[in-house]
Amino acid sequence: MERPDAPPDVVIRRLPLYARSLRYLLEEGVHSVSSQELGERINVTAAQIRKDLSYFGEFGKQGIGYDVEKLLNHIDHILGLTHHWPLVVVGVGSLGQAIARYDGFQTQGLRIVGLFDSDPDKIGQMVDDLTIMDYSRLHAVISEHQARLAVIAVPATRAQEVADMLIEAGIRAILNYAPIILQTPDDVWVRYIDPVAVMHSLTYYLAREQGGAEVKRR
Amino acid sequence: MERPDAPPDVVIRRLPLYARSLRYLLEEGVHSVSSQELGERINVTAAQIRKDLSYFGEFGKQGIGYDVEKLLNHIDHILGLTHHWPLVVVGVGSLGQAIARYDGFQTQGLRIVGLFDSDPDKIGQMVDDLTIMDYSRLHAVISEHQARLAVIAVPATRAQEVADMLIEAGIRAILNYAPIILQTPDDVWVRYIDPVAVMHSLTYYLAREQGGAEVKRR
DNA sequence: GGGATTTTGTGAATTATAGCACAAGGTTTC
DNA sequence: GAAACCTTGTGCTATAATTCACAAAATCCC
Ligand SMILES: NC(=O)c1ccc[n+]([C@@H]2O[C@H](COP(=O)([O-])OP(=O)(O)OC[C@H]3O[C@@H](n4cnc5c(N)ncnc54)[C@H](O)[C@@H]3O)[C@@H](O)[C@H]2O)c1
Ligand SMILES: NC(=O)c1ccc[n+]([C@@H]2O[C@H](COP(=O)([O-])OP(=O)(O)OC[C@H]3O[C@@H](n4cnc5c(N)ncnc54)[C@H](O)[C@@H]3O)[C@@H](O)[C@H]2O)c1
Repeated sequence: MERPDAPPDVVIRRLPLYARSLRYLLEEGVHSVSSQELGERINVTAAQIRKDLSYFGEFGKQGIGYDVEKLLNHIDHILGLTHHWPLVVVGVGSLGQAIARYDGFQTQGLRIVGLFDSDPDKIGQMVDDLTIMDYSRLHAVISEHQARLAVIAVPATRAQEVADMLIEAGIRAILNYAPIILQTPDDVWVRYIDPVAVMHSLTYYLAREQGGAEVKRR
Repeated sequence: MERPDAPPDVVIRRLPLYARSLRYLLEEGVHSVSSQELGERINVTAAQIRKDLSYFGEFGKQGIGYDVEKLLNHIDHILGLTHHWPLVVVGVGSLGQAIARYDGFQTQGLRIVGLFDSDPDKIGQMVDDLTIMDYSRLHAVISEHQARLAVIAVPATRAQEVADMLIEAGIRAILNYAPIILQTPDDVWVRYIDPVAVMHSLTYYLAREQGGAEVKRR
C-alpha cells in the first residue's frame, strides 16, 4: 500500500536527462517550461515526460507547465543528488585518466575519492590533484569515504576480479567500461558503457541502407 | 511481404554482445555453445537469445546448440562487420585521445581515418599514427574514405554545430559523448554515451537502499 | 466575468518486448 | 535400434512501456 508501484528502471534512466535539460534551461534564464517544449529538446514525447514525473508527484501547473528550478530540485532530490557521492576509479590508463580529469563528474554530484591501478610505475603518479594508489589502500579508502560507487576501466580480462574486490570492499554500484559482462550478487547494480557495441549496432543500419528505402525507428 | 518484420532495435543492440561473447568463447577454444550457456555468460535468458537470432535465420542444431565460429560469422555478417568501417573523431581532448588510442575500435571492424579539432595548438599533433587535422580537411577526408560513422567528443556547447557539419559532409551515424541531445534529420542515426547520466540513475537506487529491503530489477 | 486557450495528470488503449512451453529433430547410451 | 536425453525455433501468453485522449485546473483576453 505504501508504495503502490516502484517506478520502472527505464523511467529512472530518463530522469537524469530531464534534469540536465532543465539545468541548461536554467542557465539560459528560462523560468518555465511545458512538457511539450522540454520534450522537443530531448526527443521525448510530452506524454512520456508527464507520465514519468507522475510516478513521483505532481510538479506542474495546468495551463502553465513546470517551474524549471523547482522541477530540477525535485528531480535532484529523487535521484539523491542533494549531496556529493564519493566514487573510486579502478584502472588509470588512457580512459581512466580521461575520466579522472573530466570535470563533468565533479560538477554533477559525484566526487572521485580514489584512483587505483595495479601498475607499479603508475602508483604514486598524480592526475590533477589525485594520487594513483595501490590496491592495498582500496579497502581503507572505500571505508573512509563510505564510497558505494565505482568505475571499472581495466582490461576486460581483469574486470571480473576487480569487480569482486570492489564488492568485497563495500561497493554497491558499478559503471563498467570493460567489454565484458560481470557476474555480481543481486544487490549490486552494474551498468555498462560499450562504445564498440554501440558502433556495431550502427553498422547494422548503415550496411542495410546502401540502396533501398529505409525506415528508422528507435 | 519481402521483409515480414524488421528486427526491433533492442535486438540489434544485443547482437554485438552475443558476437563479443562468441569471440571470447572462440579464443577459449570452445567450439559449441547452447543458448543456455551463452545466456548465462551475458545475463540474458536462453529464450531471448533464440528469439533474437530467429529474426535472421536458423543457426543452431537441435540437441547440440550453436557452432561458435559459424554463429559468430553469421552475426558479423548481419552487423555488416565483414569489412572495416571508416570513422572520424571530432574533438581530441582527453576523451578523444583515449578513443584514438583505444585498440578496441581498430580490432573490431572500425578504423579511425581522421581526427579533427578546432584548437590551432592541437592541429598537426600526432596521436599514435594519426595526425590531428583542421576542419578544412573534414569534407575531403570523409569523402575520400567514404566515412559514414563519426564520434563527437567536443564540449556540449559545440556538439550541435559539429553534428550539423558532419551530416553536411556525409556522415550518417553518430556516437555522441557530449551531454546534449542532438537534433538531426530522420535518416541519421545518433547514439549517446553519457556516464554522468548513468551514474545519476545509480545514485537513485543507492539513495533508496539506505535502510529498507530493496528489490532489484533491470 | 466569461469564453477561449493552454497544459497538466492519468485512466484506458495500444504497441512493444520478454518469457513460456512444447513439437520437432538431433545425439547418446546401451 | 530404441529409449532417454538435450536443445532449437516458434506460436502463444504475459508483462512492460508508450501513447492517446480527455476532464480538470490555471491563465489570458476582451
Ligand atoms: N579507451 C577507450 O576509449 C575505451 C572505451 C571504451 C572502453 N574501454 C575499455 O576500458 C578499459 C580501459 O581502457 P584503456 O584504453 O584505458 O586501457 P589502458 O590499457 O590504457 O588502461 C588500462 C589500465 O588498467 C590498469 N590495470 C590492469 N590490470 C589492472 C588491475 N587488475 N587492477 C587495476 N588496474 C589494472 C593498467 O595498469 C592500465 O593503467 C578496457 O577494458 C577497454 O576495453 C576503453
Ligand atoms: N572525459 C570524459 O571521461 C568524458 C566522459 C563522457 C563525456 N565526456 C564529454 O565528451 C566531451 C569531451 O570531453 P573531454 O574531457 O575530452 O573534453 P576536453 O575539453 O578535454 O576536449 C574537448 C576537445 O574538443 C575540442 N573542440 C572544442 N570545440 C571544438 C569544435 N567546435 N570542433 C572541434 N573540436 C573542438 C577542444 O579543442 C578539445 O580538444 C565533452 O562534451 C564531455 O562532456 C567526457
